[in-house]
Amino acid sequence: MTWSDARNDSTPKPTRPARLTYIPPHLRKKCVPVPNYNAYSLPTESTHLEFRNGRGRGRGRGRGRGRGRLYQTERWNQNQTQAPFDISFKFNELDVNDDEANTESESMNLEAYEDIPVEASGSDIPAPVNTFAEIDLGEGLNQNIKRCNYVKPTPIQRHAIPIVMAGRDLMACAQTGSGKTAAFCFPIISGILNQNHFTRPNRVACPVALILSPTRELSCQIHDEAKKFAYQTGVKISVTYGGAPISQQFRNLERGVDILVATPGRLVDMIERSRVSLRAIKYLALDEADRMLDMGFEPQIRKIVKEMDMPPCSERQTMFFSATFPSEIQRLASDFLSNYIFVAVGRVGSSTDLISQRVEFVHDVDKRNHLINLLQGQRANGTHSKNALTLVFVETKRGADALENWLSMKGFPAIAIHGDKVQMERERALKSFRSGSTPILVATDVASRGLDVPHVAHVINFDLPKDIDDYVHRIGRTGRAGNSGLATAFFTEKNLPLAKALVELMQEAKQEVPLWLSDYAKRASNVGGSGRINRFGGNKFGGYDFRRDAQSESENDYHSSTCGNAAASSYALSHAVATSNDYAAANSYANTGVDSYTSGSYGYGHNFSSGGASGWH
DNA sequence: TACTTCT
Repeated sequence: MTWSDARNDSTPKPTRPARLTYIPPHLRKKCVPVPNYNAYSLPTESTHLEFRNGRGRGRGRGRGRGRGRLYQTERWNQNQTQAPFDISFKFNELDVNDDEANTESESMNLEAYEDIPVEASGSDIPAPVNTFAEIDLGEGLNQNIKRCNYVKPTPIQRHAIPIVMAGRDLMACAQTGSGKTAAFCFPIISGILNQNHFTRPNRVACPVALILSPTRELSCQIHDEAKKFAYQTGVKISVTYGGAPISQQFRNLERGVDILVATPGRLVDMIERSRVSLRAIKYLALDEADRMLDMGFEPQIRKIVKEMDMPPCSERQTMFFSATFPSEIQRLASDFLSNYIFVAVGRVGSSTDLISQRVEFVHDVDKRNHLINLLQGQRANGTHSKNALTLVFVETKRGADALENWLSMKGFPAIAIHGDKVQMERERALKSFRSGSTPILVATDVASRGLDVPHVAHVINFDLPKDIDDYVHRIGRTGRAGNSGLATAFFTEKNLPLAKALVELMQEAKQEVPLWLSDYAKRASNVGGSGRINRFGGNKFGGYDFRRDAQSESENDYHSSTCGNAAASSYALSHAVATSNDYAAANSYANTGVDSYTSGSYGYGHNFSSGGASGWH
């Protein structure tokens, strides 16, 4: 059942004015695209379920077969997010209509769910659920789930929610837009409701849950979404981030906060001013967790988690979510987790199958003209309007401003977003882009992760990122919720180090790779460089370079390799030298009692170079 | 090196 179906079906029915009660402002006017997860059509190819919940090596389903056969796609109904809709309208409609929606959907889409590759590793993994009803989330939350039109849990929700409800720590790889936010919000809200963990208004805010994200805009987005989920439950959610007046945020916090969404800098500030204490934290969730633990953020995260007053691992639940999870970051992450379960969900939602990836060789001096040509072509096609937004990524903040000016000069309405703009300008830019009044957004990586902007038809990598993970996140801004998308990259001589990883990624996504790019990729690997030199360049992973050589180039299964890494990360990574087989041994040791990732040959090469980056997690 | 992230 699609959004438009729901709407049509309900029209002949009497509406219930009694239910048209107060709708809070945040639910009134917003055009929130809520993917109807119920609307999967059957995947285009036969697929298999990779989830293994067995207790011994031999018991998992699908073990040892289907490696590399991980190209499944769920295609969401194209109608579901075509038209922005008013969520308050939907809330009321669904009050009338949801029973019917429920029945119909369940019979329709079970098969599609079974087809999504999911892998989990860890000990005593709670079984996934097929419906929200199977989990006792509580009445208030159930109501909101219906109101949001989440008829059926997405794969990441199916797996993550029972895990978190069971009190376990979690590291989850699932693409943004696949219901990741809900996957950590539902169990948190439910836990607060069930265990009566409510906090009281206090001069020092003592939230029970902390959700951290790497950018202010993403924190706002999570906050908005969490508020929908907690609507009328009494669970109080607040957000704090830099660049906005702190006094207003103080006042919000003083009213009491159960769940605090924050960016790290402002949170530290709040804690140091004794306006926030983490002593009551029961839940810690990191969104875009790999970003949060890389060089720029890791010290702050470490400070927040280890050096403030947050309870230790054993007294809280910790959840890490991201679409990409390079293994060395997994190793770092394991520092903050205890006995965690690793879950990787294949191509949920915005699959890169739905994103046509193009790479064009362009000389630096020609980039601007090339861009203008592309945009002119788009304009001629009519794919240049409110419903076909173009997101242009550049390397630097100055470059973003320069390109914004250039485009405006050339008659293309563009606006830039980057970290040198004041917060008001940033928000204005995003809003203007979202609404379509400025259909071209020129952005730095501030906009590369997590942001859910409907109708982004084209992502242009004017400057390619250094890291393939960033590429994955950037192109993931299009092709969302079953819509197709286009991603064009301008490749210059400078991007040579990215060639190999880019080719691998494109091949995985069944994209046509230009011959010249394959040649570049081969050259790069012959030089001994390849994408991963760049990935682990600098001092980030200097001491562990040996692992790049302990890989089999033949392995193509990103899932199992990533999971293998996850399982091995806390145990095996300190080995001085290890071959694939050593990891295999360490892995099965680490996973005693758990179905492990067999086969003895892990794709460490792919995983370390681009496996975690593949974006299918 | 640039990009995020507090005044």
